[in-house]
Amino acid sequence: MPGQKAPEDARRGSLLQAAFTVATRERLGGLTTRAVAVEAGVSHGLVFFHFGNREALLVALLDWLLDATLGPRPDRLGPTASAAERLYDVVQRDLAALPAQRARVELLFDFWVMGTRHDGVQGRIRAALGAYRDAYRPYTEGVIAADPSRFTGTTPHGLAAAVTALIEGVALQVVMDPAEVDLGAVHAAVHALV
Amino acid sequence: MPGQKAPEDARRGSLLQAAFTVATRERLGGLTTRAVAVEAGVSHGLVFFHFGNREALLVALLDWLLDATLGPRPDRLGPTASAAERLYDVVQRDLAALPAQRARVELLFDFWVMGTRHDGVQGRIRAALGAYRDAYRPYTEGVIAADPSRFTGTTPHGLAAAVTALIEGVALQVVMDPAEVDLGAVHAAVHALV
DNA sequence: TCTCGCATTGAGCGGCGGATCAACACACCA
DNA sequence: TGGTGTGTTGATCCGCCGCTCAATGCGAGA
Repeated sequence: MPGQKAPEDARRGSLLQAAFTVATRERLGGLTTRAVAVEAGVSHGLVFFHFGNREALLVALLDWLLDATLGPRPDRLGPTASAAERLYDVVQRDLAALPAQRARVELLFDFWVMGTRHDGVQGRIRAALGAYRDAYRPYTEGVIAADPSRFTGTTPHGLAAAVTALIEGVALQVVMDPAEVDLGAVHAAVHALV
Repeated sequence: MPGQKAPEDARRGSLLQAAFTVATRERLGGLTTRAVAVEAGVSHGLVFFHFGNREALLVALLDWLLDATLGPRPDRLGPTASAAERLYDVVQRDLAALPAQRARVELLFDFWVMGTRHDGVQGRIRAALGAYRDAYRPYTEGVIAADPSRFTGTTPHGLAAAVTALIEGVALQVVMDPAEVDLGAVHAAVHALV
């Protein structure tokens, strides 16, 4: 029975929520407009009314996901702590958060793969990763400034790239084989290196 | 005109080659039995004759890919070099090889994502990653043994996990945004850390 | 109360792609 | 020469899915 309105675009939100649920269960490949509609308890024509086409739905879901996953992280340690300790603390926190975020991270990798062939998705992911990397620069600058002789030839940007690469690599391993990843061991290794 | 035989299972090989070509062009999602058949210049029914179904074709392609990509790497530096230098040398070589292997790495990530929902693929990737990580253990053992006080609490396994995570993270960045990745900067950062 | 516009429905279209299968060609052997 | 087994073909079936659209219900303003 058609006709009953939902308040403004709460529908859009509920459809996105349904899309997220379906995507975590079936992957992006299984994210069909019909499945989303069923999950939301709604006719599948409505998806096209609100998003136009499947691709736009995916992009909207990606935006939603990036906002929810890569938000800013406050600095817990004050400037009194050493630069190395502050960097280690942020890395440690990001690594520790991975298991709880597994579903989201998994979906992000799915988008990542999709992004290698899709301009809109690629642009969004590149921007988000660039921002994530840049968020590490204050810390890497501090570390390099604290021991210039050791880090001759190393730029804050390069060190930040290495650090985020490490985190993303661990995220990959967590997604693939959570039981095999020993976060404590990685923490210890990172601590020894920094 | 049906009937002309190909020598033994060279057909299987040519189909796999065609599958690889299609997959690098269209991603795994675009790897259809019909596309593979067209690429190989063959009827699409033949794909099912040789592989049974699409899934088996994918698994065969993954095996082919893992063999070709993660082969053993010989030790270039003799035991005279320091442990740290030997580890750095291997890491540097793996990182430097990434841009040239981009197509393969891209496909591997595609399988990686697929593996999160597919038992056969997941098992194969886990095994390959475990082997890759273990190949680093001789080097990490050497590094830790050379400076035990610095690495208290750090296991060879944990350090190897961190090192391979770094490499895999850089691989992700290379696939996503090759222009933005400054391998030289990452090299410098790694060198300073080790 | 009428009407207009927005949200919603569900039938339906067209295409794609996995899978099956009967027919057929060729090599090989008796 | 005829038979047999292995490759190979292409028509065909079937289900899924993106997308369109006419029809319909409902709220709100005139």
